[in-house]
Amino acid sequence: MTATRSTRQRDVITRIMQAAQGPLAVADVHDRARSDLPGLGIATVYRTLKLLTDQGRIHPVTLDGETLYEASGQGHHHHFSCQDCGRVFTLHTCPVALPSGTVYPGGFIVRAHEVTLYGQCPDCAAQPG
Amino acid sequence: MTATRSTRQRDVITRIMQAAQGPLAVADVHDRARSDLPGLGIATVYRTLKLLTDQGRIHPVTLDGETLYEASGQGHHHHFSCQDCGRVFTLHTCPVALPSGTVYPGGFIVRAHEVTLYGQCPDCAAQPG
DNA sequence: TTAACTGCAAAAGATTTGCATCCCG
DNA sequence: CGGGATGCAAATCTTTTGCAGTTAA
Repeated sequence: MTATRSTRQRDVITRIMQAAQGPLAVADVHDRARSDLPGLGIATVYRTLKLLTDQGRIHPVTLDGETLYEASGQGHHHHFSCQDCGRVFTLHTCPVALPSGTVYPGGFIVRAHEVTLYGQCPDCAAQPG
Repeated sequence: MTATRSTRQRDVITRIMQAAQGPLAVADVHDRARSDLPGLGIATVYRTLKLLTDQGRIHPVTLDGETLYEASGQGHHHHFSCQDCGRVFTLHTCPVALPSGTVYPGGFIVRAHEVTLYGQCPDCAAQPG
């Protein structure tokens, strides 16, 4: 069996993912990680995000064509994408009630669902103009 | 002002988009169009899809990291992605009730929403095994 | 006729991979 | 020590762009 090592790079990236308030792009993770590890290569970020994904510790979210990553195990939730500032927030309330196994009109058996809301975040709504 | 011509390539691609039962990937459009136009270049497909998008006749949908395109003007609808066969279907009933302007918990002002359901389509559910 | 359109190939951007070196255990 | 991990650069893949030939109007 293949061993998996603990390294400074992995520790830093893992901590960043756990501390994030919403999903992050690969470039965001790279930028944040370089505060601690200036020489960190982008390839290591990709490899580590893939590793964490395979381990189920994080998972990808695709939004407007961009692939973002967020920590797993935060329970059922969805996202809000601000059309003004572009940031993505995690929503803790779910606007749909579709238990796994629900049969949708047309005979579609629902196992999971994803919802993304678009609009203006509180910060942008508070901005004048 | 810049004129826009009608060409055999554009006609074929436009017809394909209008006839599609759900969103299509660029490669799908290219494959289908080559039945009529064997020499069609992929660049023309990209250019035509962008043109149609700018004209508002189609629009992109991102699913599992893939960019798909579908005809516009079909009214409010969502998608169902089959976890078995990978096809994407258009749903004509909406599982959420969020009128534009709704203020979501946390102060998020909702302008639009997108829902994707995942599970098994009727065809795959009917398969033995 | 002639400016827009097309196909091809080169270019650009994002992600993956080969390899020599590094370092965790 | 020894094999997994890393950084760099080369390789892939997807999408865009430059160009010379083609074609709609």
